[in-house]
Amino acid sequence: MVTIAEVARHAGVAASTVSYVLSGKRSISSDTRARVQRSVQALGYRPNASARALASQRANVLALVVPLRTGMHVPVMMQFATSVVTTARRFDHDVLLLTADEGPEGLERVAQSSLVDALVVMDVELHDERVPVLRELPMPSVLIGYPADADGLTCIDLDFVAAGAQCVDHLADLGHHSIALLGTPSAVYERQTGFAQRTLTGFVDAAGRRGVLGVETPCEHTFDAVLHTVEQLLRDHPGITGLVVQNEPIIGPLLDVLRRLGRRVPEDMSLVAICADDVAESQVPRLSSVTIPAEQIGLQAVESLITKLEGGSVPALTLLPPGLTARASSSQPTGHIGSP
Amino acid sequence: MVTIAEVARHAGVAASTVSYVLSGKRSISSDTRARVQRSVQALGYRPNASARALASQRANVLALVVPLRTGMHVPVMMQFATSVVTTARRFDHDVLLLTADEGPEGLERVAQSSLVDALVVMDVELHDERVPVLRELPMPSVLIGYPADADGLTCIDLDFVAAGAQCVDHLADLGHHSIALLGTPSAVYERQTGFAQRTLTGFVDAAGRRGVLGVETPCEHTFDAVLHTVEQLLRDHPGITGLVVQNEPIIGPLLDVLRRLGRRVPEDMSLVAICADDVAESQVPRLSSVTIPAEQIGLQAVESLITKLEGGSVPALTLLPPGLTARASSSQPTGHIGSP
DNA sequence: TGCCATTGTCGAAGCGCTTCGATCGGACCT
DNA sequence: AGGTCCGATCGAAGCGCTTCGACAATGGCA
Repeated sequence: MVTIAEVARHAGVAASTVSYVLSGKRSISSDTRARVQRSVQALGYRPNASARALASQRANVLALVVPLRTGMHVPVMMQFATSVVTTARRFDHDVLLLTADEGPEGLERVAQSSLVDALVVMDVELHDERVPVLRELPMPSVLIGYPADADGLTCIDLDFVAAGAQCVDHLADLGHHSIALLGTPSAVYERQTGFAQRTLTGFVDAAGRRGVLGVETPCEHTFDAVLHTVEQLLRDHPGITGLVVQNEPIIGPLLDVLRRLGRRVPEDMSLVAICADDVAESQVPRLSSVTIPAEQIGLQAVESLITKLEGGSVPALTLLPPGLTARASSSQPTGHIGSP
Repeated sequence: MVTIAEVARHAGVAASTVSYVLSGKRSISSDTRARVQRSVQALGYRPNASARALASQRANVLALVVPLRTGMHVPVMMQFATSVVTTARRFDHDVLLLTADEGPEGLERVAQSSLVDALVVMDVELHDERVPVLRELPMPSVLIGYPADADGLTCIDLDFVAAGAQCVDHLADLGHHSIALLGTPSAVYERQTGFAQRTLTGFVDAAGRRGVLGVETPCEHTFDAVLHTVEQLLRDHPGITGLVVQNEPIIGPLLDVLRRLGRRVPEDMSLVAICADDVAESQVPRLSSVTIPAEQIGLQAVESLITKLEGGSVPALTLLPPGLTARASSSQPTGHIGSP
């Protein structure tokens, strides 16, 4: 491996000069600069990451903590991760991958050993045990999602309250009077994952505001659960003509179930999903949906982190506004119930 | 941050002694060892990762290169990644996440800067431009999948030839005489991804060996493509009673299409999929399938890498035997065509 | 012409750890 | 009693880089 000393010798300058050429932290005559750069090229020099980190107290590595739990939709997570890595690279950083099962102790480990110099933590729960740890850590972090007590933390998330409301508004605007929210498995609500509860809040509030009937029910991932849940729902509230779905894995089964029950989409039942665009696009019919802006969230998270690393300040909470795309699965209510 | 010097002072020993206690590389009296360990605890000492890496020439970090391309099934990839991270941690290593779009240059970057000390590369193509780079790199690597010329490399993969054959055997054993392979999108074949071609080889060979008709067709991911492909298939070969599917995203649509065409599963059409178990389990009916042992592959990959790092030798090519689980989607052929 | 800034470069001092060789007592053997 | 060996510990030398202060050399200005 080529060292900075060899480059210096090759270029006929001091090692520190090479360093300054590379970092640009002091002015260097364009003559010397060119000579050094030629030597770097010629020798194929790459600074040693550990030496650099040790001397500069900066590893140029971010930790990314991904969840590994049931009920999370994997492709969306992967989008986050990809976006984080890509953005980090734009700022000349790399990404260390941690799984949530290392727990708070894992965060302390990578932080206190200076393996990384900042953290991105995904899938934060309302009462997350990692939150107090993050607060004490001697380095910046950004949460995706947000806990009940977000004091002193930086959080970024989709505005799920607004998303829930937007779905209701969309259906209400089309003329629906009775709608239901088909939510995540009840385990997700029980462990107090913020996004599920916030969507529910937005849904309920908006239904009240618009004067429409809004009922909600959790739903597990199996086909039978979907069938049973929908049957129950339609039995209890036969007037329902609109469905909001926040539960990616059941979208396929749900369409099956509606078909099996003889409900056409959108003629007999309008559907709005909260899911990734490509999922919405690949259904038959294509689904009206509020997209999860995974890419934008990842980008935003890394940008905030870099800003904090550079001593800048960022908003404590960034809520991205939801965007609803109307596709083929929602229309005015028609048919036997309601006005033609 | 606490340094080793402070621990040494606190315990009344030399810094090198603390180091030896921590690494166990020289014998230390149990008295001294206990005293040092108490000091480590008391001060909450964590060795600085960069300093350690610089001095020992070992970062204790593995690179994981994940693909980001169309046609890859994301949840399976995530299983790989998780398994790699978990196993790496068992061996006291961390994982740096790279995306394939950094290309060969990205591998050189992390390797030559000593950011990592070994690499796991996923989704290797038959003629992968990263392969020559990996061969030259001054550190061990393991490929998941394998290229045409695997000389000097370590590769691990599911034995897709055997998997393709096993599907044919399963259906032939049940009494089917005409079967089809519904494969990946044609782009996947065209870019010479090994697993698709090998499955095809196994399928064709086994069909020949068993004396059954075996036809194959690629299939894109859209619903319309599935519909069109299946219709075409059944028009050209009306006697087909068994389907092998290697294309996770189309499994849902395929079941829809068969329903729409009035073919019951398994009564009129038997199905065997090559996919993750949870996907097979969550369909209606539950699918007979050859599982992709993602977890085992990730584990194996990391274990091989660690062995190589320690100077051991490992087999150049490890092919994991496929395992077929018969579920509700395959049965003896019945009905109008063939013998009752 | 002399003085002060400015610019460009150098040398040396670390960053926090690992590891090599050396040292110092015992214990053991003869 | 002397010699030998081994276990336990220490000190010092790096690992390859960044960064600080120092110092020529240059140019502008009085």
